[in-house]
Amino acid sequence: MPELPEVETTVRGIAPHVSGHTITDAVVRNSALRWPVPATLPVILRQRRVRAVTRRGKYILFGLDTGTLLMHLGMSGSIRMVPSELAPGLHDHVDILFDNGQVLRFNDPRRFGALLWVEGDPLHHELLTHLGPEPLTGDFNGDYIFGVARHRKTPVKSLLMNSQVVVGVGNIYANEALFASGIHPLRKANRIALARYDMLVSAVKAVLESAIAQGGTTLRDFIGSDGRPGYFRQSLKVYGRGGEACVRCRTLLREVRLSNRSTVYCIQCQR
DNA sequence: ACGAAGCCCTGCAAGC
DNA sequence: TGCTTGCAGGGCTTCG
Repeated sequence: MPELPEVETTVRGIAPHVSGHTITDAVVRNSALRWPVPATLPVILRQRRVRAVTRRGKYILFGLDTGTLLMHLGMSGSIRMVPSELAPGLHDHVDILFDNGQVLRFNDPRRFGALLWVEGDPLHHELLTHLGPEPLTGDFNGDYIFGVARHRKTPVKSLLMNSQVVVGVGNIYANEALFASGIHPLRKANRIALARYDMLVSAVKAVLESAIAQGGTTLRDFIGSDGRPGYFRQSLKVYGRGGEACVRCRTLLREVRLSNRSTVYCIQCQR
């Protein structure tokens, strides 16, 4: 399940292998992703040069000279560079072939991912234009989210996971950041003071930066491996630990469902 | 306008 | 052992 740190790590791992290179062809084996992959994709991409690979939220943007290939990994998607002679396996839905003999291979068992072609400024695309600030920039700060929360009665965890409020905070890191800042995930967003939002923002940044730093250590494995970072589990304090003891106070962690998402917290440490 | 629920999908784990 | 069932989750979409 790629969260933002994994998307960021993926972009950093892929970019050096495709930036400046020209696409020779594309192969779409299964176009039934979240939205249909354009049938004309090979025609669109052929002989186009990749200018840069960037990220907006969890969307990956391959900037070409004629437009942008917009990619989302959904829940189970991954991309990696493979040699062109490596036979595709199960769920290898799309290949993008490059002039250096390398292939960018898109794999996605659950097919929640997406691959779209966008002409013009990609940031004005319908999928991107309503996105909130990046969590690791100064635009995401206590004042900002406090302002957004002023008239919102939604649980703070829902606010945090709303991509129109801030992008890239998935379920795992929302749980972890709320625990780190001592805020109850079900607390109404408009019932939290500015100072506590300052702490929450710091916690979100810290947990994401830590994960990116750890994900970075697996960078070299991106070529030829499944690129799956092993960073989590040991560093998670609440996610996946419902019913177990709180690492701070040993109270048993409570687990509830919020908007169909697993929500774990300590009733002692989080208010 | 906001908030909550539904839905897409496959793999895995638990239960019978 | 082999089946069935339930759960996991990003985020767009629909409903209230």
